[in-house]
Amino acid sequence: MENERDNQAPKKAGGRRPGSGRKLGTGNYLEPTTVLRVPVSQKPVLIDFLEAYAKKQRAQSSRANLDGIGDFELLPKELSKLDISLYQSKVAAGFPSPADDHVEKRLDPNEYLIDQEESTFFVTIQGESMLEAGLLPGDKAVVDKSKTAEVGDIVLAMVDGEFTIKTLAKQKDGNPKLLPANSSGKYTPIIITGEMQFEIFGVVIGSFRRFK
Amino acid sequence: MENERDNQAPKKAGGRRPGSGRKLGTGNYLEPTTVLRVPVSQKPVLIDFLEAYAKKQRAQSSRANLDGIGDFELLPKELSKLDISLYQSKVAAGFPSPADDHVEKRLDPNEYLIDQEESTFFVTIQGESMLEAGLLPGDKAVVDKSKTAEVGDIVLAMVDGEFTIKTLAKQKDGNPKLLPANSSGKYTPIIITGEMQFEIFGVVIGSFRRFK
DNA sequence: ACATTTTTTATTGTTACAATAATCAAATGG
DNA sequence: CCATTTGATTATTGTAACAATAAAAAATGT
Repeated sequence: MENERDNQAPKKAGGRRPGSGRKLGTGNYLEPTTVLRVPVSQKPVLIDFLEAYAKKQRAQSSRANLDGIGDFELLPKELSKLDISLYQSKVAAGFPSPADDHVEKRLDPNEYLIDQEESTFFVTIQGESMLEAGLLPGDKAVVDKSKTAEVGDIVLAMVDGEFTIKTLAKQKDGNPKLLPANSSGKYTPIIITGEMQFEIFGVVIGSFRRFK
Repeated sequence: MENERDNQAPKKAGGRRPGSGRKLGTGNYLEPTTVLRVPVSQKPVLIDFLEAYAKKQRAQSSRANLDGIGDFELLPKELSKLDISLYQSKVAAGFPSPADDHVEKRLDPNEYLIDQEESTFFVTIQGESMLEAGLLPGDKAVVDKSKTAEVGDIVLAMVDGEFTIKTLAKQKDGNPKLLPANSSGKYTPIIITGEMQFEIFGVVIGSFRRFK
């Protein structure tokens, strides 16, 4: 029973195969991994981060064997604008996603801001009279002309041929009154009398702005 | 003779003790944990993040909630398109004519507010610390994480595990500083030191809100 | 009554494991 | 002989399991 080779068995490809098998560093991160205990609520956050990290690593490795010239680098416009790179390394750089108790929802600004497209228009805020209502010069006010204005609403009104955005209020005599939202005293309430031309064009249901 | 303890062997405290044992949620994060496999190079980074998170959780459990950040909101897969008229409120029409005469241009809030969809998300403003920058509680801040933060920008940052929206400034020593926009004195600047965990998540490029 | 010991249960870092994926060698088939 | 298939082998990876520790209350001792 020294040699069984000649014994015609359905020959399997037996024996060990040195050098075979999956190669080191062929995982998702191109580096070894370890396990870490994390709070369950943070798991999705961390997974998101790790995905971004993995993507970055893989992108870098594929770029590595391309030859050619490197990036051009310009001097920063302002030297030492801010030295935050040091801190960034302390924590996950470029954390893209929502974190901790912050629930993730999806939001479309257009849907959020506009109820009825056909009756809505925008107006650019000019003065500072509604500053304390959070309307700064340059802000775009969302005006819906189909909505009925109630006391307390911010409205776009025309008074004697002039457009204005103010808070609608009522006088004792029942006539309307337009209140600024600015306690500096620079703006005074507009008291509407019977002789004045007055029309409410719409209700300001929202606003938006760009900072940068 | 009711006492027979004298010639007994050293007694053990036997028997079961219902209700005993460590209480749930008494761990580092005050919540259950799980394990996650991570690349070894990122382990210290993640541990740092988790430490900050744990610190925040423990702090929150004791003290009440000061101003912070509300939910994160992502953009929908597909943003809606709109084309709505924009008027200038300064146009002083001498006539109570329909405002349609003063059309300036057509505007889509989504296009106006968002530069790069894939790097943008929304955050709900919580406190009044940025009141004077026109950010009221409940407002949605538009955050673009692909933009580079510069001094003077309003940024979404994380400081020791806590999110905050503040104006980015610089200390004399070059370290960053986060300034509130509220002169009431209720909010103080956040001075970043080397020991603090600090990261800028993105630049607030805009905001929007609903009034009604 | 108070301090100490014992028992119980949760936490937590690490190891183990099983399923999967990647890779090469041998076998197979033209 | 070369391309393809099959099988063996090894790394990866998510999860389960474990042991040591920590925390909390009951039981006991003084």
